[in-house]
Amino acid sequence: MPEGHTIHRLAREQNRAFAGQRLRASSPQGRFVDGAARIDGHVLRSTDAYGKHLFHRYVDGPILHVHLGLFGGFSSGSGEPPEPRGALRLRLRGETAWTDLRGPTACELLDPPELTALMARLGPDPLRRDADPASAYRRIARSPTSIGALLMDQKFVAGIGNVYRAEVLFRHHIDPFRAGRDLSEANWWAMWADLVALMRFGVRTGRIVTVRPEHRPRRRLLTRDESFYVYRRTGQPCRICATPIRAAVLAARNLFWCPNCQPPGAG
DNA sequence: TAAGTATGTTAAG
DNA sequence: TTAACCTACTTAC
Repeated sequence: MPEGHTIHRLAREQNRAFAGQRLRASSPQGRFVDGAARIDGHVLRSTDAYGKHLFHRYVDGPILHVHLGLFGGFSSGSGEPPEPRGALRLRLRGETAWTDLRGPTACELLDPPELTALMARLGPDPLRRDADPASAYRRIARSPTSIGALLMDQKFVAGIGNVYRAEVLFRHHIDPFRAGRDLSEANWWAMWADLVALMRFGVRTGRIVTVRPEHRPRRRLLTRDESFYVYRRTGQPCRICATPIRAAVLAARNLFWCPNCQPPGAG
């Protein structure tokens, strides 16, 4: 269930659990045997995240790059790990903790030039302090492509996925089909600041919640539906105006929006 | 039990 | 534009 907040949260957890420790690495599934062997016995210096990409930097060792894709995920614990079962791509064991990686799109070793090249094709990440949102706006302001597609393009902004795309556009009353070049600079800066806040909340809690307190139950534990304004709410009434939420495919993914709250037009 | 769906990306056509 | 990757959860029967 990975958008950028998930990856940043993992980087923090794994830093806490493993940094400074000599790790044992294995690939019970067999698809990453050579890579695991090159990690095995090395000390993990640090982990970090950029957009949806996770990196492990090993002392006098390689850089591990993981991208979870749509299906990938980590499970973890302490003490004795469970007997490996099924397609277990990578198992890491530290002094007390262990973590298992399954189903990633990418699990590979990079050298520093390859890491530089990968980062060079990512736009600013709202979860990183070194992000430069002005550079993203310069590119958006030149593009005839819809803002709903641009937000999904990691070259423009890194770390946003299908939930944050739909929800941030709703929160700012922006029609997803409006061209990037028709998005005002004020809209962009407001949306960026909102993404920073929403995604930081996601890192802190491990969940995406975009519905403001006045539009949701007071309960602390929300259902998925209660957490969102439009995502996966096709046909249900908009929380603001009761218009049925619409869905369409944009940038190869299901897009959700309220046609009344997000009308066509400049802004 | 099977079918459908998914918070993602790349490469082939 | 489409298929492929590949796991887990939800829904239908």
